[in-house]
Amino acid sequence: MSETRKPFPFSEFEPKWQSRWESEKTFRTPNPGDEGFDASKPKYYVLDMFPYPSGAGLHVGHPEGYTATDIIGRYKRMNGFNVLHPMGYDSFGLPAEQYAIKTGQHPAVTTAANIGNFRRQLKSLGFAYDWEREIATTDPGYVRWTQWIFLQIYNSYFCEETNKAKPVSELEAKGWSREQIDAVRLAYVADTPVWWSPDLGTVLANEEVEEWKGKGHTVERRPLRQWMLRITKYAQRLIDELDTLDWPTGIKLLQKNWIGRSEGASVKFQISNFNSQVEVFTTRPDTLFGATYMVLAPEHPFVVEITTDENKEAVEGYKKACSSKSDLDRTDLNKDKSGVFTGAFAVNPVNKEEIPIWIADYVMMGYGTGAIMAVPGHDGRDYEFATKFDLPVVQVVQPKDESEWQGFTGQGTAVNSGFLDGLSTWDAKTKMIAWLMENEKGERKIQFKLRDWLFSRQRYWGEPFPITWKGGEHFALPDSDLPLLAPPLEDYKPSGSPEPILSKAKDWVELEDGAIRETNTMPQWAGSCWYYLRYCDPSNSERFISKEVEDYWTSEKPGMVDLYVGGTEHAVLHLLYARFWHKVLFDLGHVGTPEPFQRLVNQGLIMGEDGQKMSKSRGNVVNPDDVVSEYGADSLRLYEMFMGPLEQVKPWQMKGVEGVSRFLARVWRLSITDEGEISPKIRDEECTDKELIRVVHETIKKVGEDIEKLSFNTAISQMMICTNAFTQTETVSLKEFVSFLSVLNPFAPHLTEEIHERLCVKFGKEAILLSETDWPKYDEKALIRTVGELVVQVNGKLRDRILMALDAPEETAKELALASEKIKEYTDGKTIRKIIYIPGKIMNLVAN
RNA sequence: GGCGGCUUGGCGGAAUUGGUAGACGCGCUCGACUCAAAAUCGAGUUCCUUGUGAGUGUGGGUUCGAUUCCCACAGCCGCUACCA
Repeated sequence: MSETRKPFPFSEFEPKWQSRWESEKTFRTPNPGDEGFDASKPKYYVLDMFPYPSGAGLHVGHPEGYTATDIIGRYKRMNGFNVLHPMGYDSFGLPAEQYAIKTGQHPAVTTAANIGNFRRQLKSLGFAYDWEREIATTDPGYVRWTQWIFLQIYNSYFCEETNKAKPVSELEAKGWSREQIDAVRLAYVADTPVWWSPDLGTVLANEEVEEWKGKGHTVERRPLRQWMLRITKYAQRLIDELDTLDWPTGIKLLQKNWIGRSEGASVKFQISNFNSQVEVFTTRPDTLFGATYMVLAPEHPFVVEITTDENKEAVEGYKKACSSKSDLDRTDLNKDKSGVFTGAFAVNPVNKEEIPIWIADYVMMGYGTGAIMAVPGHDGRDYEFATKFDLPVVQVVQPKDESEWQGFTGQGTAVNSGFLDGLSTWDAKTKMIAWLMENEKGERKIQFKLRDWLFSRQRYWGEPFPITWKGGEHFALPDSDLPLLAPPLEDYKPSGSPEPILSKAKDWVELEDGAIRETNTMPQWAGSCWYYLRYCDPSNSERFISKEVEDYWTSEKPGMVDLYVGGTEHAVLHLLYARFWHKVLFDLGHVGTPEPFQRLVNQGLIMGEDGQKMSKSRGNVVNPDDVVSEYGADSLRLYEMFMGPLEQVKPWQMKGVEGVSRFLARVWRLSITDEGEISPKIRDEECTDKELIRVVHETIKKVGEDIEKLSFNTAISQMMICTNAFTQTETVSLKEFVSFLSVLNPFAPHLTEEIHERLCVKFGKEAILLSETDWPKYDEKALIRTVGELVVQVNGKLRDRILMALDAPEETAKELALASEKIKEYTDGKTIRKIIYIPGKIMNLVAN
């Protein structure tokens, strides 16, 4: 028990090959102009989502995607591509800072230690990364360009005519004032209600709130001055250009829904006895005749103004209740509608009827105009509300069938709607919008759910903004001052006030000329928005990526990266933010493609052995280090690919690792004896076994095709079939065996390299026709089967298999089938009505 | 509530321009080797009432033939959530 005997000596040869690849720079990827660059080779850029280097190290989910891309990368390399397959670290982030708060240790120290551990683990898996291109988002040389790109965004505005970002210098030239320009910058400062977490000491993006609340942190709503990025200007392009990408439809849909485009109309309602109008957005202008009341969000600016004295107390009370409610889980409050009457009325523009104005928390200030026209006859929420508060419900749409109209939200025919009566929903919408425009009561409008991106944080471990303030105005730092690094702090504890932590460093903040530095920092997303660009040219100190290099690694397709593999958790945020930055850089002429990632594949989650999500608390976490030391890196790689389809959620099974390990051991024993000699079974002679040759060629073909399809599990099963065939024959010819090794190489690179090297020593390099760096070719002729089984069915049920020439004409096949005893049993006394014959596959006799 | 995905042996999964359901692996059973065990090798392994039987979540449909196509339903998972 003390010494476990390894089925093959992976612990000897795996480190050996890893250090050889490293010292020989086997997987170095040359750029144009570099030594060894070959312009005739096509390029292939395959990218992993780089990890956040947490203290816990790699988990088994990481190698799933990384092995997949490694196989593709190695395969493309064997097929003559110049492959870019890099790795790095998304190393800014809150956990390093939380750790610093606890221990006082500078986040840079823990981050460096964690990166060291990740690097060691990644190397132990034998990935063919070009380690000279390794980057971390916290490197000063990287931060510099993250800040530079921010300044590009800061110095741009969105030109509505061209639908593109342009430098604000163009506006300066046109004589725009400083104030006017600041109002259109793609990066701007705004006082907005944000989610502030006192114990984390930072604001959080909407989309981060749930995550941190789940971890027990408190979050409250408060207005703060923040940096925002004007991503909403790109909403339409971010939707439209999805169509040009090879992404899973589910992810495209997720992004589309997130951006949330709705078509409809804005409608202006006059407020009775006031000289102001309230604008609402509706997707159903055809139901305007059914609008029997109006609802404002409690935070709507008009609420105070229009509330009558007798309703003031109730309205104030309700508003107060709502603001504290925002801290609670609102979903719990969804069930019951609540609201209060303001005492004011609005005039429905189409029928001049006075309708009451209510406030209710089912209307959100953040979407549309923060006000709605309520059509309780044809909207579920409005109906619920109207029923509760006894408001009038009017039918304005007649469903096509006889179904109940109350709460009917579908398309139908307009009724009780004046000039719309009799029109279909679609026509009624068009006509109503025309009417609204004619009467200046509204217009066609497209509304997006997407908000501008809250880009600032109050934490320490992020990129500082390259911005200074003087006299209430912000200024960009000159490029020559970049990178601007955060000063070291004694104490990282949040102060409890929303003042950014960097403001503690007075010497750093206060500049000689009376200017002060911006003390906010960028969110973690900043670094991951452009890392795929930096990999191309990681040590360039002149530019974030040189034009020539960018040009080389860019494709003719809209997306720059050929294949991007990572988890679905980034389906919306990272992928949307990166697309946005890329488009800005594209508009400004810094990159040549409109999209960053052409083909996207999401690997499925690996669950624990118990079928539950892996987590420390459940105790079902599998550590890749343990698997490597017990079964070897090749086994881990192969198992992760053999578990099932890459994109599927699947449970870990340690027995399965043993299974693939046994397979690799069989390959080893096939060629190497217990004494470490080349097995006498491997012969340097022509193979005469046609069937064996067929299996080998079938394997070359299928594995290649399966790799292209990312269908690694079936590729592995084919290689197992091939190995089983080798095992069952007396001798294995060297040529066939080496072909097989080449095909297995991208999956199990250590084992195959080791066997290959030993074969070279024994037989001499000349004896081995195929080089290990070439993907073998298969012979179509060797794949053809001439004789095989024809399946014969009677009335669609399998009754016999008959060995015959697979290209036999129907007459011959029919004779053979009818001569079969088994078939006779089923056709006796019956008439054969029809024969379906598909040569080589099936014959179906229809008889009764 | 909305959107998306999934459902095949004891388990992971294979097979779709409709054509042998269960490839490959795990597990299990039996055998060989061994003093014995492990490892390894070989044979078997959808189920049952063993039949001209049933069978890919359930019910229906199209077809000579359906895991694959169509309709309805159920269950599970993920995301999103009063989006007007």
